[in-house]
Amino acid sequence: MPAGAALSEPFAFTLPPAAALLAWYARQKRELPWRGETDPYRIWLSEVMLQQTTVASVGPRYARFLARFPDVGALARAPWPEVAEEWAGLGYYARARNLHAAAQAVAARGGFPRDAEGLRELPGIGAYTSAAVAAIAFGQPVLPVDGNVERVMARLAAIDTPLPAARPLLARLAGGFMADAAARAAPGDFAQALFDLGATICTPRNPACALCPWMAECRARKQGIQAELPVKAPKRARLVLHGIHFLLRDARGAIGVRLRPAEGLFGGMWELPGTPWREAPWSVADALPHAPAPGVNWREAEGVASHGLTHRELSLGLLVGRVAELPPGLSPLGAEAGLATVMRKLLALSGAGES
DNA sequence: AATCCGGGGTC
DNA sequence: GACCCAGGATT
Repeated sequence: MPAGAALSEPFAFTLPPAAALLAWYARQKRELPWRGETDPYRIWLSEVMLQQTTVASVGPRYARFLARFPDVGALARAPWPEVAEEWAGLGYYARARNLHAAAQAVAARGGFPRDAEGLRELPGIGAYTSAAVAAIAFGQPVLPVDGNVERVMARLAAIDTPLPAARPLLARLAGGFMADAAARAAPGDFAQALFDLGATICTPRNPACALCPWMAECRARKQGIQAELPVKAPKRARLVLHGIHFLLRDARGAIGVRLRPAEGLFGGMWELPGTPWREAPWSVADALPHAPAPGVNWREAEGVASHGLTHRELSLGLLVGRVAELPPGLSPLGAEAGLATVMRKLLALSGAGES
C-alpha cells in the first residue's frame, strides 16, 4: 500500500449501506418546492438560495423569484436593480450578484456546463453547489457535502476533530458513498436523502436516533456521544459597530437613497446616506459633517435600529430632515427597491413604513 | 487557515 | 442570547 493511502484513510470505517437510506428517503422525504425538478436553472437557483439559509426562509422566495425570472435568459437580461430588489431580505447579497453574473455567462455559452468541474467555474458556485447541481440536475456520481452531510459523517464515524479542520476528512469519508452501487445509481436522490436525514433525524441537537435507518452502524450512537458531535471551533466575539443615517425627504415626500459599492457589506443594495460604521458611538455633532445636504434642520428619531450579523452587531441611529429637492447623488426611494433588512429597520424608526 | 458576508428560526 | 442553516470568495 502506498504511504499516501494510509495517511488519507486513518479511520478504518465501513460506510453503512446506501440502500437503507434511500429506502428511508422514499418513505420520509420532505416535500419541497424544488423536489423533483431537473431543470438545471431551477436546481441551481434553489442551491444558491439555500446557501446558509433555511428551507423555511427560501420556500416563498423561490417561487417568487422564478415567477419573475422564469429561465436563465430572463435572469441574464434583467438589470441589476431588479435582481437586487428580488433578493432583498435574503442576505449574503454577493450570492445575487454572482447569480446574475453566472446567468449571463451561461446564456453566453448557450447552456449550463454538464459536470461539476465545469459548473465550478461559474461565479458563486463552489465545491458544494457544483456537486449538488451535477448530481441532482445531471445525475453525475458526485456527492455534495454540506453541513448536514458533515454532521452525519462526523457521527457515523465518530470523528471528534473540530470543524472546520475536520472538513477534508469528512468530505473524503462521504465521497466513499459513491462507490456504493445504490448511491451511484441515484446520486441526486442520495444527496437529498442525506440532507433530509440531517434535517429531520440527525439534527444538531437531540438527534432522533431511534428513527435513523443507520442507527445500528453509527459509531457515535454506540458510544453515546452523538449529541456532542460534530465538535466546532469556538467562535469569536461579535464587534459592535455604530453609525448614524439620514432620512431626507424632498418636497414631494420622496426619500433619498444611494447604491452601496458592489463589494463588501450589503454590496449593491440601496441605503440611506450616513456616517461610516465604527466601534465608537457617534454624537449628532460628529455625524453632521456626513449629512447628505447642508443647512437641514435634522430631527433625531427615537431609538436605534439594532441588527445582528454573523461577525458584527450594528446599532444605527437616524436623523430625519426635509429639503426642497434631493441633492445630487441621492435617488428617490422606489416602493420596491432593493433594501437590506437593516435599512428597512431604520425606515421603520421614523415611522416611514417599510414598503 | 482565517475572515468576511445576512437574516431568521429555534431552543 | 447562542446556535444553526443545501457555502463562496478573498487573503
